[in-house]
Amino acid sequence: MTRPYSRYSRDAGALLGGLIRAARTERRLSAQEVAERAGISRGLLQRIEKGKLTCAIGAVFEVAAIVGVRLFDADETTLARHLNQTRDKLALLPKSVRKKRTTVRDDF
Amino acid sequence: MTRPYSRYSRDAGALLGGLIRAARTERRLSAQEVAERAGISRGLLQRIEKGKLTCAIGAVFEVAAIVGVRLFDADETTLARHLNQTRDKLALLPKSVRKKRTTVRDDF
DNA sequence: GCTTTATGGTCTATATAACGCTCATTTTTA
DNA sequence: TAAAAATGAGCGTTATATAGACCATAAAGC
Repeated sequence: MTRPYSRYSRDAGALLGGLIRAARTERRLSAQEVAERAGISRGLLQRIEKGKLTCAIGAVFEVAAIVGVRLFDADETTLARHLNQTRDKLALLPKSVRKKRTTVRDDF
Repeated sequence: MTRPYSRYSRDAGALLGGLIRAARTERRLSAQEVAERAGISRGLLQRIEKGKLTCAIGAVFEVAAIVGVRLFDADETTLARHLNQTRDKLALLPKSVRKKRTTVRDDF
């Protein structure tokens, strides 16, 4: 990714970071403590809370789970159910996609 | 992040990737096309759709926006509103957190 | 069935994210 | 107000994610 980010991505990142920060302070957890529990450095946690978009999504998920921020506003079991639903849906969809050849028939 | 990921993170990653993949095929967009529009390589898009947790969150957001997967089930404007709300909330919360010194008074 | 094309996987080089440390500053609490 | 602790930010090193090419395979459309 060397391109500038879209407005949507920037907002989404900032929102998620802010939610994490808010949740962490509400629960009175220090940055140090959360970082340790997530297995990341304090510096990375800072960047996550600032909404930096270059952070690994796994690190963000871990932190979010620890401070209690749920994406998809779904709990653990609901998440697993959605996961299966998506798998089923994917099984029905075509495995590869290609443009229909819009053969312009002008030979009539 | 050198630690193993939690169940929650793995599920969340797989779900998000699956949703993206499903949305992409439904819209009949090739991986090549989406990758180009997102400004990333096709290989990275593959990893995102597989739910790999080491992908940059910005890349995931960009792709999600392109294929129409909305996190926080919120559109652009709703996102901005939530963002402001979070900012306001953060302004009210303490700027730093520390454990209350539970002074065990046993000297009475 | 044949052709075309999308996808999955692997490899290498490079860019850069993450760590670990340090120091200054802010903020909380005693 | 003073002391202790959390936060913010910078920096060099290391680890690794990404790009970009490649090829093999699978799948879709004619």
